[in-house]
Amino acid sequence: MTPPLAPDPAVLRGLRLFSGLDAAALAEIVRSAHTRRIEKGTTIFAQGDPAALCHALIDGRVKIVQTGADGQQVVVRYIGAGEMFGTAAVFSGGIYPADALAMVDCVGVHWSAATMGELMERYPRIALNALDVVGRRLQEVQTRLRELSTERVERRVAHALLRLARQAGRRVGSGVEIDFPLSRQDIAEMTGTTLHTVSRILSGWEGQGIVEGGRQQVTIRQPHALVAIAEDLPKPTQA
Amino acid sequence: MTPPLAPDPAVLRGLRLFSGLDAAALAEIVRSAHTRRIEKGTTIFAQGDPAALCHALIDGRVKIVQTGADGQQVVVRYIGAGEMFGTAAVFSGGIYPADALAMVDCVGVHWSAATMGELMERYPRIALNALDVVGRRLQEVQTRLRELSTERVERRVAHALLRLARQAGRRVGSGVEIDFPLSRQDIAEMTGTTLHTVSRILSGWEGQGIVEGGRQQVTIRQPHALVAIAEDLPKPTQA
DNA sequence: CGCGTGATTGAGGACGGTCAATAGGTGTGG
DNA sequence: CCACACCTATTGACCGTCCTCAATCACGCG
Repeated sequence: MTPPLAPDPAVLRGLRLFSGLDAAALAEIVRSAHTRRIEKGTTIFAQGDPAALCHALIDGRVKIVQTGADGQQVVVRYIGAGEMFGTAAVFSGGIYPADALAMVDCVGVHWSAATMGELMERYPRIALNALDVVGRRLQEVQTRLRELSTERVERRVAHALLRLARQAGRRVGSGVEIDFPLSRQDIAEMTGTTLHTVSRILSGWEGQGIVEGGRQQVTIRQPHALVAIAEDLPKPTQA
Repeated sequence: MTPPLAPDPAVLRGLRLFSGLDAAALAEIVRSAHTRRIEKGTTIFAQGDPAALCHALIDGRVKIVQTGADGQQVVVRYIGAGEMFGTAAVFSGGIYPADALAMVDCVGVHWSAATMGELMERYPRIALNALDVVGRRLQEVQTRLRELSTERVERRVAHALLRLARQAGRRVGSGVEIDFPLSRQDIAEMTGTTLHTVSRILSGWEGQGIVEGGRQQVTIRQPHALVAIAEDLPKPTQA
């Protein structure tokens, strides 16, 4: 095993899961945590596996993907630094309902299901925080469900990019760049379409100067124009 | 005539939210609960309202509907007896993200957000149970998201009917009947299509003797045939 | 008996999926 | 250092599913 990285209490305190806890509790949490490096491409857990660990991400980017019986894949969400993942499964059925894939080299931390259960019993605040986080994700997925049901592909792609920009956007000279490798296929799996359609849409937007594409890379140059598309506004003559 | 108002502790004990609690805790929960009759058609809470109450259903059927900016509606889920609703919102953001509509005359029970918060702090088990329930719903919605992304309309309608049959099915002579008024429009809003397409599909199935339709009413006569469609099996010659 | 809500059914067309071919980048090995 | 292989992206042509528009019908209710 690699030598345990120094788990930074400051980072853990930043996790919403542990907000509102006192120093003693945080110290105990840090003591019981296991930190490790995760190489790009690693499958952290697989769909169908028993949910034995609660995970959180210190650094990097993780993709949560659900696969159907026929092999069709859907990106459930992207996890960034400071977010937990795989935790809901531990307390709801005990089976991971999706794969977790490291998109870049990551630093992760985890607790065993038993340990986290004890922590939650002793510090109910953690359970309430978890409820908060899971509830927000439920709302977000419900919103995506509505978008997928009622909106056309172009609007959905616009929404997806805006969501990504909020979660993983990095300001650069020419706009906001998604700071991890993101293929057309990935965007297609987020929006319920094909990579072909995504490619066509992005090409169109690139022609209008709204975005700038690259290999596994997207930069948003005119966020407001994207918002106009996402909200189906009449025509952004100017803004 | 109105249904009898039954503030039955036994029913509350049946709620997954309160499973595993001792008699004293249950007594306290019952004492702090408010029970009431809810007339068919009542909006129990509305999208955008501050989430002030945690609800559970003793009897009846409630539809949770999310509305988009353009007025497009999506059925998020149906709530049956023994299920909680509106609770996740109380602990995640404090705003109801959807409307709750009584489809039939119901008996409901609720607690104030503050009361439920105290109960959860005192009995962490409740918070863990809530996490369990919300986690399962998250998984369910994620699965629907995948279906909506990757499956054709017919399969989605089949899945929706099977889910409804499991949640609200009543065995009758000719098969399994959905035990509450369910319009083609409702099914369309569950599956991301139009009532026209749903009507066409059900007509087709009725011709094959798979289902039996009526006004705001559906009975499944050959569940296995529906499963075959939902799972996209080659061709159910017979079974 | 007329009205309203929900359901059915038809015709036409478009959005976007499928098939197919090509081009551009990246990394690797000779 | 170049060449090749592989992966990703682009773009075109075709066409099928399903949405849209529209008319009619059935049922229940006042």
